[in-house]
Amino acid sequence: MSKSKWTKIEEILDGKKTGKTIHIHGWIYRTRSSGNIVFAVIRDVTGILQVTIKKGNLSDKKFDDAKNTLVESSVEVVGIVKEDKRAPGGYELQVTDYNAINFAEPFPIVKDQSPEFLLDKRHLWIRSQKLTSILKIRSTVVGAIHKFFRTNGYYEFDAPVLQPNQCEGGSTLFEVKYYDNKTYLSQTWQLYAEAAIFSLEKIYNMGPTFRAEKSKTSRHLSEFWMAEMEAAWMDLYDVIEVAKDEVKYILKEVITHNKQELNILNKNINKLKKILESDFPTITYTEALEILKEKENMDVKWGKDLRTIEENKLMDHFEIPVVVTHYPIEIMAFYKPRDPDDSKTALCFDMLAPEDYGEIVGGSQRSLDLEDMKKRLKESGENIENYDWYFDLRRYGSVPHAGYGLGVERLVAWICGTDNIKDAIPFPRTILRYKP
RNA sequence: GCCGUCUUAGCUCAGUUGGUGGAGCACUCGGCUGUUAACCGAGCGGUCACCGGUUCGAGUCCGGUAGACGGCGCCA
Repeated sequence: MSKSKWTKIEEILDGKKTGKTIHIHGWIYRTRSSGNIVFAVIRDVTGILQVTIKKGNLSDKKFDDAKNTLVESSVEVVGIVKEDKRAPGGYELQVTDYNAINFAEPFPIVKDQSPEFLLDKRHLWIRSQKLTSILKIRSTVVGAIHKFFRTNGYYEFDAPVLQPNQCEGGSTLFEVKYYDNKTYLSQTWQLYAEAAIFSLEKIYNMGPTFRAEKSKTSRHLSEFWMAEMEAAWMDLYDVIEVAKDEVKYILKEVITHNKQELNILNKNINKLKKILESDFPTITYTEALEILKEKENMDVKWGKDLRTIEENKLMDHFEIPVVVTHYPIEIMAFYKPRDPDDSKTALCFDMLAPEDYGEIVGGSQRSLDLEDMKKRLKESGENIENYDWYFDLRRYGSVPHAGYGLGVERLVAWICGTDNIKDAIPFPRTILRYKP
């Protein structure tokens, strides 16, 4: 690596550069001026640092430049590092040379901000400390997912994003013109994954997923990232353990690499560590209904899916993620098999996050019963001819297998404690917003 | 799709009983050699979302349209 003359701000804040003359470059975060002295706070990717520009220490023209560089101007600065209690962070740069690279126009985002305005100015708002911190954590999460699966013997396997099937209910698919035909943006990788396990056995993937739902909540996106796995020779209970291990692995990576970001977001690191050391409970749907009945006096009829309010009330009793298994077979997709010991329920699971962040993982064992799948597809009004290729997978060397999908933004939102899932992705796409 | 709240300066918001549209922030100018999203003084800044109605007179009252936000429903 070539030696750069540029110092990163974190090295200064670590006290490694005190007394030395150094070069930094970055963007103006705040400025204050007082007659013949200008205080500018400069940010780079590693942190923020106060620089002090005094008249007489550099040319009058450059002093005026320092006065005239508005917030978000880009600058190169030379100076001597001093330890000073009056400076935020305890260190400051006493400037001897100041070069404005770009004099920014008045920055539209100031002290008071509405969510709508921040979404309109998203391309500028992603520079904020808050979003920068979340994006760094998101990067750790995505990297951890790849690391987790690769170190555990999984192959990365890519499925098409343009898919012909109108599976899982056509109303929530985005239609795409495909020459003279129609295709749909992927809602799941799963059916293709089930084809690939016959050679690769253990596979994973992470990529964008599209759902044209009309949801207007703080937990839904029209385009979101899902991390999925599928494995031959595994059953429901095997993949539940994989999911728990994966979430803990991700948490551990974030705690290790993102202490500064978690602090900026006011997240309690000790609380996250406690979650890491806990065993995530596994309960059945039926047991979840019993908890709701006993502790919340909520009567949910057996067979109804848990709604948001019920998931949240259930999770009020837990500070760690909880796995809920054995949902009623009627409300589950065709590929989720009946439990042979209780035919009213399916061999499936959801992992619910605490603090109202909802379902972060959903998965199941996969049905091997061709006739049952056909029957259930017909009942839900699907054209079973579309699935003929998928049924082949049960005809040629079928094996027990299972898999799940993890919602990357839901997990990032929970770890970061954001009040809206939109802040867990750089440029959110929802039913009402597709720009910038 | 349903219910509720909202739309006034670049941003965040006040605006009383219907009677000449305001503040803070941002920006510009002036002052200040240690500020912490500084302070003091001045200035710049308006199709009151849009269309129509009532009225001598509408930001304000009535009807409609559009958009935003929140909740419900939906949610492989």
